[in-house]
Amino acid sequence: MKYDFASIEPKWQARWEQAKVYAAQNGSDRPKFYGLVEFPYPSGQGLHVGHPRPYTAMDIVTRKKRMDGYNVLFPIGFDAFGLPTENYAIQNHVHPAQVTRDNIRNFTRQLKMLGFGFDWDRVVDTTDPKYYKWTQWIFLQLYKHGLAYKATMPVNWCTSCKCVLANEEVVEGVCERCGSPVIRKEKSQWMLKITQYAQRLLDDLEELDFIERVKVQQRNWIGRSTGAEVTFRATTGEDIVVFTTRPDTLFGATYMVLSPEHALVRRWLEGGLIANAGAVEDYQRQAAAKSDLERTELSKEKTGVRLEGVGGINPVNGKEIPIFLSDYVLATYGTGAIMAVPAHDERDWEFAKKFGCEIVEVVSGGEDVQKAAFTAKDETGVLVNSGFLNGLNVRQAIPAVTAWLEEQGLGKAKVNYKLRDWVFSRQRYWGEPIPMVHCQQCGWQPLGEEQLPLLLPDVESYEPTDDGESPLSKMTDWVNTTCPCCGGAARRETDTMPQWAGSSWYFLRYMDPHNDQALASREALEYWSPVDWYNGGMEHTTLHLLYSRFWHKFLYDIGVAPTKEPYQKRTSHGMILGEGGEKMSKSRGNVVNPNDIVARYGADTLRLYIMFIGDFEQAAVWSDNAVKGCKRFLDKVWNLAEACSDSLEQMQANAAALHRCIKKVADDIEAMKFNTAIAAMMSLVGELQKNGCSKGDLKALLVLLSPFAPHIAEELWEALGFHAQLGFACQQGWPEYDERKTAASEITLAVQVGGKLRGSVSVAADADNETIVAAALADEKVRRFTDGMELVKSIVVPGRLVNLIVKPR
RNA sequence: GCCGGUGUGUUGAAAUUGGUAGACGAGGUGGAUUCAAAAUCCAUUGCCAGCGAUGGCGUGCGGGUUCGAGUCCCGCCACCGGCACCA
Repeated sequence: MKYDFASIEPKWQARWEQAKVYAAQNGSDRPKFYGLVEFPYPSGQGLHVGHPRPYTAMDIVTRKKRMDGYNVLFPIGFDAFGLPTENYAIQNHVHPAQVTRDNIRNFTRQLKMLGFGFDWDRVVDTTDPKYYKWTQWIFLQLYKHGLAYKATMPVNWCTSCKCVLANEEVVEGVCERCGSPVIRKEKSQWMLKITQYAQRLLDDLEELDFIERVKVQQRNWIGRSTGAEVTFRATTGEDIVVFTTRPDTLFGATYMVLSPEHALVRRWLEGGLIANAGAVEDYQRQAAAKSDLERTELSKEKTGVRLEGVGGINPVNGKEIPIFLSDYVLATYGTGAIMAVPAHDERDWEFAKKFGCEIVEVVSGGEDVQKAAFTAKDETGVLVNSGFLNGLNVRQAIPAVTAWLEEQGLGKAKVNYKLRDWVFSRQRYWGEPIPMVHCQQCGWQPLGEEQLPLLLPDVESYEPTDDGESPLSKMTDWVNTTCPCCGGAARRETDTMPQWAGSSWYFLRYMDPHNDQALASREALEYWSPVDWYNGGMEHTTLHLLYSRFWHKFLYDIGVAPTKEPYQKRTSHGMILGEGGEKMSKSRGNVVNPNDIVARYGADTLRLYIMFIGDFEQAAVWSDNAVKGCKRFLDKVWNLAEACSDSLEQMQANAAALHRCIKKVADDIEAMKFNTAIAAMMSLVGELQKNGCSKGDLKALLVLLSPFAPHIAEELWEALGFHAQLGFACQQGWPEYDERKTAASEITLAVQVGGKLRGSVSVAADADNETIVAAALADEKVRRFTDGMELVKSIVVPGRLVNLIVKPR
């Protein structure tokens, strides 16, 4: 019989599904293992070959865990709210809900076709009102705990999506989704106070088993820096608070800079205190018109304008210094104002050179500060021209001056973060409605929890509007409501939640997906939390991964989630690139469709190839040819089964190779080195072909192979009569690894002379060093290099080699 | 600029963490089978010299440590990714 994957695979998929072999058990007393992959966005294009890489990897890991006796939760769902669906709906005049249903159906079919061991009874769909009821519920809790607030501020606005974006969604000044330019727009938005969790998001990273690059990227994004706030006095009487990481350089502050949006500037302009008001207002306008992109591109050349008529007083020496306005100072970081120390900060130095400000050295130890700023922040710098700080090094001076500022009531130690609050409103239709109502009398009021879910109404047009209003705002019947507080007329919030809302807690819902009393039961949460192993894309590191850690910490604080952190372990896969090494895209025409590969070679071959393609963490280039190699391997396994002897005993000749392979595959799965695990199985099959193969040998091989290629393993397992029931998952344990079986009686050692390979010798495995050296010296090839020489030293590396050091006699 | 990663045959990549570089796969070449092709099987395949046994060279570049370096140390180069006027 030929290996007929086309009939084998659907057969087993149907049987597995019917018998629910991959269902996780709630209320079990077995140890649990929760393996998670990022749920897909069900796009219209269907699955592409990028999806199966992380899915197959976790499928292998969880199948192995099942064999090790764990009660495994390996769920899947759909992150289905979002712009592409909405845009497709607009173009084709179909309801987004209909588009979503169709796409989910297609995705489900494709995922099942690949034989993943998902628990299909636990599928979640973020657009299902039974699900987003709880997304809205979490929002209400955030609001009640003061972590959701509405604020008017300059926000990122995507000119093409016609929608605001979170900081995390702006990449190099353009929209991460569509690549259109992002401009600043003043808008009233719902915000989530993720900044309140900045320190904990940073600290708790320490104890997590996340790959290092994820930790580093999150740390950078949170961007903690320590320093001090210092209060300067304006000549007009107001306090100007600045943030600095170098309070030690306070004596060198020769001017100040405010961001163009700073509130004091507006006040001074209104009070007519600025002599050059026209020039200042011009500058403010110019700065506001710049997009993020321009602002960073123009970073080479500093711009600014001096405020004439107003100055600042340096509190440490009472000197009056000029104040400038410049957009190199950001309104959204620190206090939006800085003290400028051109001698010891490159940006200040550059600005000072252009605007002719004084440069005063206060830290010695560098080159001439008139030529370049000296920025070392360690003991190499010693304070000068700094009154009571003179003679201290920088490390000593920072606490000294901070203490002095605190004594004088002029400042205090301060920590700042780059992380900003999360802009949470979107002016689009296909998202969760925000359950808030605005009343003229009572202000913003939360909807009662009993009124959830607040359903997304049907609208005639989903088109986004140029005025920045959500399509929902046109639905007057829906918008007009009554105030939950006073009962008077009120209006609903018409913006919706961002794409990231539903995915911020979905892993909790999987634990108890049909619960209508709570987002999940306490028992389920306690049993399954935390996620033991979460694999996902690096592109989510400062988006979904950070947001969901934040939500989870909040849920922990209010007693819903039982653990501080949602995920114990995080790994990440590399991208699959098209042939030619470029990113797969429709326009390049290099997209590989998993459907085609399954049709031609079968799901098992696709799974195997995608794991064999290279290092799991590294990007890999697709090769149609190399897929064949994996198909050939499965053909060989199939033929082995037809040719194997009836003995259930494992053959002596294969014992060592087999047991080495058992260990190698188990270790490699744990380390995500799937490529070398497969290589080891390929080598083993070569051995079995050469030495002959018994049923016992094949039985062990099939167990090792089953997480990778479950269909063929199951088929052969049954064909050989190893069990009547189905499902490796349920009953088959991982084979015992017996180290003694890998030991050979005779071993071959490499022989080096002076570090160069010259030959090899076979000796008994337990031979002592003298015997080994004697055998090596007796070898004919070796003697050519040692005859007439004196043996100075010999090094024996057990089981590997012997190195003979010789010199002329 | 800062942070992280990578650099090995024709090619995707391995290398027990300092111990025989190139496992395993693809591709190539030669052969078997076939009317022929596909599929399959066998042999061979880092580079240079040699008919050959064999010898020399070889992990981005230059140094170093070591009996021994792809692996460790110092100094560079190239490419990829993230952050970026964050005071």
